[in-house]
Amino acid sequence: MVTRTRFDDSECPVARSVDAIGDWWSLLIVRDAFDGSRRFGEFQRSLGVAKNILTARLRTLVAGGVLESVPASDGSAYREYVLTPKGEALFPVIVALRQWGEQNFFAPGEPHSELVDRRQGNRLRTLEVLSADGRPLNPDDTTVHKVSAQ
Amino acid sequence: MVTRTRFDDSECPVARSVDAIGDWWSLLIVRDAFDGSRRFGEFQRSLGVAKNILTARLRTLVAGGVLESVPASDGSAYREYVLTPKGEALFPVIVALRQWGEQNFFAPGEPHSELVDRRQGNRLRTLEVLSADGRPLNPDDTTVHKVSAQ
DNA sequence: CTTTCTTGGTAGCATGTTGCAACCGTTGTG
DNA sequence: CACAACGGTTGCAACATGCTACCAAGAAAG
Repeated sequence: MVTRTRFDDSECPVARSVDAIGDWWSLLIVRDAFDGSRRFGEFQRSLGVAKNILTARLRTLVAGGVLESVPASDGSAYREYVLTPKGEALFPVIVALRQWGEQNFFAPGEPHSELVDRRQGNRLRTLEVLSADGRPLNPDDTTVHKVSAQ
Repeated sequence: MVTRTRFDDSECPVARSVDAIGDWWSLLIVRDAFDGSRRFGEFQRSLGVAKNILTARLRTLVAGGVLESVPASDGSAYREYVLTPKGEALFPVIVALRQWGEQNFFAPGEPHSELVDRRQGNRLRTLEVLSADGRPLNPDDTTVHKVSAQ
């Protein structure tokens, strides 16, 4: 078989995450979910994705525990897709991607969407990787350990 | 044409980021780069990816300004791939994905690799999304604004 | 210097995945 | 009841992925 390579049994957490959400559409679906989209049609219009692809992605995300299919909140017979706690935990990932995009793919003054603190309308603080005692860490300040079975 | 949909002209920074690194291999290549891999063969052995795919991905990452091709550091005639500043700026993204994976895809006690503070060997602090004045923010505490051209 | 091994690819093929358009049953609306 | 909107499914063509074989340049051994 020539199936896509899977990383779901890797011992690296990054690999398992990528396996779950590392395709072109999944992260954007999750982004839209954070932004309030719930219905199939909302995702479809917002993303411009083909319906069969969206169907497949939603199914994978539900199977992976990122989204959950629940009865529609407006009382209609349709269903909605909402983030599970596991899906909500992707918030820092989305914010990190957003900040990286803002800082590297937009000319100064170029229009873009922006995530703001709802209470005050301010931009968010830039994410920082911190040590256990709160020092900011650069990539060079870190190293990868193997944690064996206990 | 039935080419892959591109997001590089989206006004959403998340979409542009996904366009640059949102495929199955790119993020893992970047992860390995953070972990010290520099040579074609290192990436290939570490990832188990087909060489033609790796060639294509490295080329895209170099074209996208995430990696840079430089003369080998050991004086040989080969070349190496190192992170640019733009690539290094992906550090919070990788850390966020790693923490999400650790917390959601591993049973307690299951072996996994772990990123630690080099100086003290401790685990890192969990990434937090903060408001401008330092309050921790949940997804519901934020909203998306449009910033028009200035 | 010549043989051999390593490195870093390319080429071709089979299969999988994506995008598109057409279609369709169910649900909501006038 | 008629008609539109919703949420898909199906079939097809094009593209991407994975695999294997191959290959040229560089390094290493003798």
